Amino acid sequence: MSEAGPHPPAAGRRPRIGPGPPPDGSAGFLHVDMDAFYAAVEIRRRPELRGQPVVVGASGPRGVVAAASYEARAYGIHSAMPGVRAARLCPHAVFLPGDHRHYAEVSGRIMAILRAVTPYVEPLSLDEAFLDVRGARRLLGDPVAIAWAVRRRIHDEEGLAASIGVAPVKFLAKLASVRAKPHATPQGPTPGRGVTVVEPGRELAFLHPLAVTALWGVGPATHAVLERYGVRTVGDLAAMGEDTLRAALGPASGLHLYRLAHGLDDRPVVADAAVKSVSHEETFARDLTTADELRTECVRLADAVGVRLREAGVAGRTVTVKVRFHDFRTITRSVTLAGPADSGTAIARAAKALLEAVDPATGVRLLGVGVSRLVEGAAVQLSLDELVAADAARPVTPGAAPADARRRSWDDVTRAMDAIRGRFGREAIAPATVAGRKAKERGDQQWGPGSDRGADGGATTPRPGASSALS
DNA sequence: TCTGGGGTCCTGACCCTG
DNA sequence: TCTGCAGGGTCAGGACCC
Repeated sequence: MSEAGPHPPAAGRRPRIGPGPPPDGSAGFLHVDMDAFYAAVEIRRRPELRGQPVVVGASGPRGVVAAASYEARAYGIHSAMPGVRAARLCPHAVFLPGDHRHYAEVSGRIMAILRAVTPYVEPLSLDEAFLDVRGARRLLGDPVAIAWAVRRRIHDEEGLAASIGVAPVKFLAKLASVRAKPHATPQGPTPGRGVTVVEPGRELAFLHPLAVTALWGVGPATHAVLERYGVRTVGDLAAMGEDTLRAALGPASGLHLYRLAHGLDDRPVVADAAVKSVSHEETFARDLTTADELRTECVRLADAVGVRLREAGVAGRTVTVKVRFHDFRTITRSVTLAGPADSGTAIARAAKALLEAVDPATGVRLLGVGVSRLVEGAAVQLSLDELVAADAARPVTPGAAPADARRRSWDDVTRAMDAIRGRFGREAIAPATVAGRKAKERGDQQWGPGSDRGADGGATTPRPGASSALS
C-alpha cells in the first residue's frame, strides 16, 4: 500500500474493472464507511470547531441535515432531519452549508487510497465503499490486517476516521462497519472499535440477533408489513418460510430478504458500475404557482441535466418530470423519445410538453427533470419524426429555417456553450430563458433550497447559530 | 414536526402486436 | 375476420438507499 500517492489518478477515465468474482466463503469483503464524513471534513478545515455540535446542510427554510458530528447527535440530531427541528433540539449547534465540491475532492483521495489496495472498489457514495480484497491477500496480508492498514492510512493522510467491516459477503461487511462506529452519548462521543470482523461460520450468530430494520431493503413500509407477522429480529425473519415472505412482500423483495436473513449474498463488488439515469431536482424556497414559472425552472433543470449527460458522454431516451405539490403529493410523468438526447434544448422540450398537463395553481414545491435509458456516446438530438412533429406543432414564422437546419444549428450552439463553460465555468453561459438564474451543480446545497435564492430570488433565512460561527 | 437530492429497483396497469 | 392469449414496451408510483 505504500506505492500509491495520496492523490487521485490524473484526470481521465480509469479503465473499466467490472464485477469481481462472487463470494467464496472467505472473509474477503470490506465495507469502509467514513465517520460523520461531511462534519468531520468541516472540523478538519476549522479545528476550532472540534468538540462542538456541528451540523452540515439544513440550509434555507426547507433544508434537512446532511451530516451531524457525534456531539450534535447527542442532542438527537441525525441526517435527513428538518433543519428547523435540529435548530430547536440544539440552538447553539454550529450550522454550516454543505461544500459538495470539497467533499468530492477529499472523497477522491480516499478512494485512491482504497484503489491502491485493490481495483475492486465499489463506491456507494462519497463516504463509503465496498472492497473485494481476496486478490490482495498474498501481497498485503489477511483482510483484517488490510482493514487496519487502510484505516490508519486514511487517518494519517486525511486526518479523518473510518469504520470498517470485514465479512465473507458484502451486506455483512456493511452491517459490521455499523458496529465498528463511534456512539453519541450525552457525556460525549465514545470511540468505536474501528474494525469489526464477521468470521466465516459466524455469520448467523452475528446476524440473527439484529433488528430486522438493519437489513438493506427493510424501510418503514416493509417493516410495517413484517411487524404484522411478529417479525422483530433477523432471526424471526429467517424463521419465516420463503413462500410466506414472497407472498407478504412480493416475489423479488421476498426472495431477497429471505436470502439475506440466511446470510446469503452472492453479489460481487462492482467497480465502475455504469450510471443508469441522470436527474436534477430542486425544492424551491417559495412554491411555484404559474405555468410560466414551471417552464422557466424546467429549462434550467433540463440544461443542467444536459450538461451532466454530455460530461458523462451519454444520452438518454426517456425524459421524466417529477412534481411535488404543496401538500407533498408527488407525481411523475415520462415520455420515451424516438432517439437518445443529451441537449438541454431537447430535454426541455420533452419536459415542457409533459408539464402541459400539470396545474401548478395549488403550489409546486419541487420540480425535477431526469433522463434514463442511457446509451454511451450517442449525441443524437432529435429523431426526424420528432423534428417533423415539432415543426408541425410550431407556428409558421416567415423566413424560419427548416427543421434539420435548426437542429444542426442547435447542435452547434450546444457545443459552443459546452466550450464556453469548459473554459469559463458553468455559470458563464445559460439559455436566455434562465439567464442570471444559477442552476445548482450536483450536490450543491443538495440538502435544502438555498437561502440565497428561491423561485423568485428567495428571501434570506439565517440559520440560528450559524452566523457567528461563519463570521 | 416537517419532510432534500440523486439514485436504483420493483410492481402493476395499460396498450400494442403477433 | 374475430377472439383469446402471451409477451414486450411504456408509464406511473412506491420503496429504499446514502
